[in-house]
Amino acid sequence: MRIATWNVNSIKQRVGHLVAFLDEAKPDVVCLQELKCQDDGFPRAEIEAAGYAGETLGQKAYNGVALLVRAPLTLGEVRRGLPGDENDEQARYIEGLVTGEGTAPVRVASIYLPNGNPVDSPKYPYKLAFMERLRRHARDLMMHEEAIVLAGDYNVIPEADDASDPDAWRDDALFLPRTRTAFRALLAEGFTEALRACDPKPGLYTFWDYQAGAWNRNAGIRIDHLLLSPQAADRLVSASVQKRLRGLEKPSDHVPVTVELT
DNA sequence: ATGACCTAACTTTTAGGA
Repeated sequence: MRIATWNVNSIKQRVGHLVAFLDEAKPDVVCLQELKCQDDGFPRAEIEAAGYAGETLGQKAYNGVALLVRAPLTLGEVRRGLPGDENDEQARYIEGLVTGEGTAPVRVASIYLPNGNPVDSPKYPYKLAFMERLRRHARDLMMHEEAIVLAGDYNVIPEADDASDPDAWRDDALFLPRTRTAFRALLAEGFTEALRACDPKPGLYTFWDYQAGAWNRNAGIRIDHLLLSPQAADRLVSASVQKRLRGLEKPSDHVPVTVELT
């Protein structure tokens, strides 16, 4: 089973690239982030024509996440939003159970973790609180001893090797010690970070800013991750970054990351 | 050396991103 995560930075702007990616890579499951539209604006017809069914959690203008599954796989037990804050209006979490004839089930989440900048604003405590809610929910999921993949844009640079210029990120919400500690606390619930496990070399990036010629200078960071429960990690075959998509016309600033499970 | 972008929205400027 092939599972991909991609922050598309507006699904309406990126549906052409998405359908091309679906046709070429044929992922079984796709986790999307930053839809930037409401559920009724999601380009369902084009995606269904490509052979995929989807569940979305959208909101106006900002955020928004989705799960796509390739027929004949099906998506059940869909959860929208993380437990722990009934007042949270931001569309940043959707989860479901992917099943199919002759396929071992996998529980998959699409996560758009808050950016958290500026650090001296309420946005940073919101980020840390979201990470703690995610950790607690992940701990609850672990009790079921299932194959779980928590995938998405974590807005966390885990290590200095995951940035071309780590000093530039020293005081940023994506790289502050508290942020990285919270990410390690999530991993410590028993998750394996798939790309790191498969390809531990430095300089593997998933995001290049639109500004300052970041792509041409390869001034990237690695912030999109797939976290595997032990039952999923046992099935891990490979992980890869679809770097080529950053070089297309009108690209997202993120590229897809894909894992292959048996 | 410096500056350099993109998206959505009650749009001609702002908020948000990272």
